[in-house]
Amino acid sequence: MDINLARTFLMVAETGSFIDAAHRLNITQSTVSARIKGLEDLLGRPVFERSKSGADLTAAGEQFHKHALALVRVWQRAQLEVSLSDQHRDHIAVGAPATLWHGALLKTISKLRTDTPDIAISATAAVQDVLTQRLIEGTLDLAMMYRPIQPPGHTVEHLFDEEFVLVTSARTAPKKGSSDYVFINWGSDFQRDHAAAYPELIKPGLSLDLGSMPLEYVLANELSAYFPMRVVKPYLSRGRLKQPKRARRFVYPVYLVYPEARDEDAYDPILDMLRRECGRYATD
Amino acid sequence: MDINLARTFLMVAETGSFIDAAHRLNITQSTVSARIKGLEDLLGRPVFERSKSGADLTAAGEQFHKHALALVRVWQRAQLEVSLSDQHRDHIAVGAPATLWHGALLKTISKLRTDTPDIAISATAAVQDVLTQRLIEGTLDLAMMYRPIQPPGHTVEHLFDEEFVLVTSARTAPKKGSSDYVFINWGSDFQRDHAAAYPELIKPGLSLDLGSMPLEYVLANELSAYFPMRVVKPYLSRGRLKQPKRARRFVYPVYLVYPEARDEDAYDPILDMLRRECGRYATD
DNA sequence: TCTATCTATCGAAATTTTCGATAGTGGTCA
DNA sequence: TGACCACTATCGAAAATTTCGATAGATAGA
Repeated sequence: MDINLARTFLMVAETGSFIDAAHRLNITQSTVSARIKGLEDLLGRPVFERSKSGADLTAAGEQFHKHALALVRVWQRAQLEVSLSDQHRDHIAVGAPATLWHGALLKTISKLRTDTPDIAISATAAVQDVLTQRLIEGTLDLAMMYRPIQPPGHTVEHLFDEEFVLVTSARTAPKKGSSDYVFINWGSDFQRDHAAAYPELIKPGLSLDLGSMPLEYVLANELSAYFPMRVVKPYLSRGRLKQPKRARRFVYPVYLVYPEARDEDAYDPILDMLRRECGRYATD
Repeated sequence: MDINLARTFLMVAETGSFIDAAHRLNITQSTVSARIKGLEDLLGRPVFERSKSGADLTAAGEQFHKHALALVRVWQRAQLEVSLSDQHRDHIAVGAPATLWHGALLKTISKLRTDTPDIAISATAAVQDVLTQRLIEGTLDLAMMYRPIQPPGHTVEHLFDEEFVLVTSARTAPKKGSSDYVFINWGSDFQRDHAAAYPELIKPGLSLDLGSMPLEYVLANELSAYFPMRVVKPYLSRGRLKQPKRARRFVYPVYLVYPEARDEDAYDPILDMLRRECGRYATD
């Protein structure tokens, strides 16, 4: 797959014509035709509907359009960034799902600021797949996450187990499948197990991927949703939230993920702080 | 640029050797050598340091590594999704930076659930670049964001102007440059203007990209940071936060971004709700 | 100094891409 | 209905690129 196939595709999509695309790209119409045919062979589907009036995108073509843009963009970005690759990175980037930022991780960040004021820190809340991706590509130095797919070249270290419980702010007991249930995206493991436990809720009416926002939303709207026990415990104690009887619980181990090849002087103080802070969450 | 150059690069990076990569890829060592040389010609820099013991990534090579992964992944994803392009999408994905989820947008989501219970909604809080990217690749249907780079094929519609103000929870007035200041990532425009206004704070000790978490963090830790006035107004009224004298304010227009080619029956009710809800934020 | 092991280069062969010419298709108009 | 027009598809040839096998070059270790 050559990027030029994507560029040719995009030009035909833009002009609506093989001939016009050929003019813009300084190649012949038969070259455009051959390239689009080659692309269609690779994808296994036609991307244009040809006619006397030119070429229109098929459904597959419309689907491919964004990928073609992405391919061109990734390659352009690669060329740019490689040319700037001598720049030095002097900060540490830490990431975790929004849930895990409650408590220990944020406290550790605070302590790090105090103890090592010359190291800049950037903190990111994102979903697990994004975190894994950024670890792989090197834009994240350390992550805390639920059971990760082990990124190549990284150590995965168990910290504690996180329990997800169903809670509701409604005054009457909610029924599963009713519109007061909100699915919150706690990661792919949760999504899978949740789908297995509640097959009828595979497609809830509302799903949220909003960091810490969901708790406020659930509290304000008499909804029910799954949350980590660690987070909702104070609200349960105060009666703001209730646990419905006989709801499934999900338990997921939480891990630290960091590079095998690392500057131990920089990493070890952080890792040690996190191990200590998370000690309190150890169960049984 | 052929994806096979990226694949070859990744295999050499993984094995540390042209010969081993050749074996794994079922090509000859000279083909590997030629491909890597071709890649280096395109990038304008060497990506491997060759030696008798094999090949190690250069700084440019390390930089290129994530792009190579991205290229391979985008192409794989393209092939998969094109093959599923007949599937019907029956939900709407909405995205905004965490800040903008406060208020109107979340209320609109609630109303939508009530008015159109058969349409599934997924809501995502993410930074602007991610939102733009997802609009382009079609995994987001509608976004609310500060001044976006106009994604191709999308309409950008102005809603209201958002004012960012510096607030502090500290009892004594904070000094810029001191360790009680936290930089919160409100997007690239804010980053740029903030850097221009406070050049000495280009690299703050702590920067957060944590959705709505930062307000709680600032309140709990006697820190200062920029927030939208809309969000902090209640805290200012209650005295929980103060506005330091003579701090810069930043004002950014907020826009809706949605596809030009769209099912208006599906979109227009949502757009109208949002226009009404945001009417209250109109300034002057 | 010799050997081993790796990458780089060479020339030839194989494969792919591009071109110009022309076939094929289908819509429009008299 | 036939001619004309405008577009894409295909063909065969030429050009360009890629791959291979052989071997040169570089370097570390014994």
